[in-house]
Amino acid sequence: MGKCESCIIKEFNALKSLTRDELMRVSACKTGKIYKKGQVIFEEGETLNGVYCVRDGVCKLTKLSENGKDQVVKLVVKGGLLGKRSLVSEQKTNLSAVALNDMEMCFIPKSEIMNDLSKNPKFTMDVLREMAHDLKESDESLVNMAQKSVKCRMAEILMYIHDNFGTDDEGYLSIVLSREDYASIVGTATESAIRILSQFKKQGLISTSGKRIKIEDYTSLKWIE
Amino acid sequence: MGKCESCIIKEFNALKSLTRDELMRVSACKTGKIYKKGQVIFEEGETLNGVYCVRDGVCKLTKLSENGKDQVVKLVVKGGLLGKRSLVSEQKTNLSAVALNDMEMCFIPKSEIMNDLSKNPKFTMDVLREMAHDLKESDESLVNMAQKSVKCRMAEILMYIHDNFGTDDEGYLSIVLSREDYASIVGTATESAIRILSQFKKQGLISTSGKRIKIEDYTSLKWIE
DNA sequence: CGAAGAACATGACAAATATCATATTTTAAA
DNA sequence: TTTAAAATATGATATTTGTCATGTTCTTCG
Repeated sequence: MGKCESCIIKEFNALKSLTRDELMRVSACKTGKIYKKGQVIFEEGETLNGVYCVRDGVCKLTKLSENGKDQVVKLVVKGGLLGKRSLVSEQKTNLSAVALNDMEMCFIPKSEIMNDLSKNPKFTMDVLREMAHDLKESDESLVNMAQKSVKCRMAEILMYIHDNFGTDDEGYLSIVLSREDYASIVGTATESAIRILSQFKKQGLISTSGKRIKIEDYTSLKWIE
Repeated sequence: MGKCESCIIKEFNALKSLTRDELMRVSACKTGKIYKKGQVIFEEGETLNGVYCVRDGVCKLTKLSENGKDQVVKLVVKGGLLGKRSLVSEQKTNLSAVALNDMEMCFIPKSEIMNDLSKNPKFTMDVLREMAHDLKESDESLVNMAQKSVKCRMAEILMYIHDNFGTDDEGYLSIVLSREDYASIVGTATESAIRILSQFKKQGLISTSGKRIKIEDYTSLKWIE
């Protein structure tokens, strides 16, 4: 396992604001973790005693609704930090994290990172900025959920994945989700999600190959309401 | 206008973590502002050059959806701080703030508060904790919006207002909202909101007097799905 | 390879919600 | 006080979305 000081991943998150000294201390106490597709990283209500830094793979953050269905709140890829909110508020985590494909992560114990949080203002401000960003995104999702149709939300998540996580060499979305996951992201029944994707396919907006989805007509997707 | 050092309001927000010295400086440069019911405090996209501390009254934070409807994201009462996110991320505000009744606020210029943010770790951590709390609430709203029926969301906002903002001496919810505001909170058409409240009234779950609403059967409200 | 289970797909119908029309009541302004 | 405008209320209807049933395709594992 590499050293944090020379790890490129940290450039994508608040850890970049740690000093070389702090990074070396973090590096010394971090542990590497591997998760297989579908594996639970942590579950809502658990006490997290540290944060996870995503080195590779994708996971979903979900929250269980009272009706028993999981709602995906956020997708996290390389560079993402899991468990920030829980760390800062010193509460149990309010979200579950599940690997969507094979993942490689580093786990940094709470004690170490809390120390940096209290002593390095630059780092604290960076965490603050990340949290502010998450809050903004969450508010935007809230408005979309409240005001837009399921069809529109589905079009948007396809574009979101395309724009933020990219495509593979054949042009398919690089994040591959089950229909159930799509349903859980846009907040609808699995059958409805399937129906909408089928409709998009018939209209030539997307094409599929197994579970993989390729956006064929981005512009038209944008105009769905 | 009073002095921040001796202001009781600050106990409800992160300002309580400022030292006496810092508070005196804040006090010296703050300005008092009065807003009438319905008045816009700031609008989505504006550059805020400070934060607002709510001394009295209630306001709603809204975001304009692409369909042209406003969505209420949060209600803020005495003790709340407006403009935190914008300040921290140094971006234009992503929300609008509108007074729901007559309000009294203090405005603290950005320069002053940013200085404290960078030099007082206790204060920074407190802001961080507040932001973490907002994020958690926003995620919860998102799940509710995605997974629960309009009727259920309406019942929940009534209970939320009851629990968090209390009732007047006659037992009516102390925050008085228009039906349109209710619609904009639960994310539905105004007519649907009106219909649901009428239904609640017929079922004896609530009673009304003008716009004022009194919860008559809290337990039954809780069981709505 | 073949069977079993999971994921995907689609039809039929039910329920929830939006929209449009039109009263009625309340509020605010002249 | 009167009157116009806004907010509330409710019916009729259309649209969206959910649910249940059933069939098909894909995957996985013995």
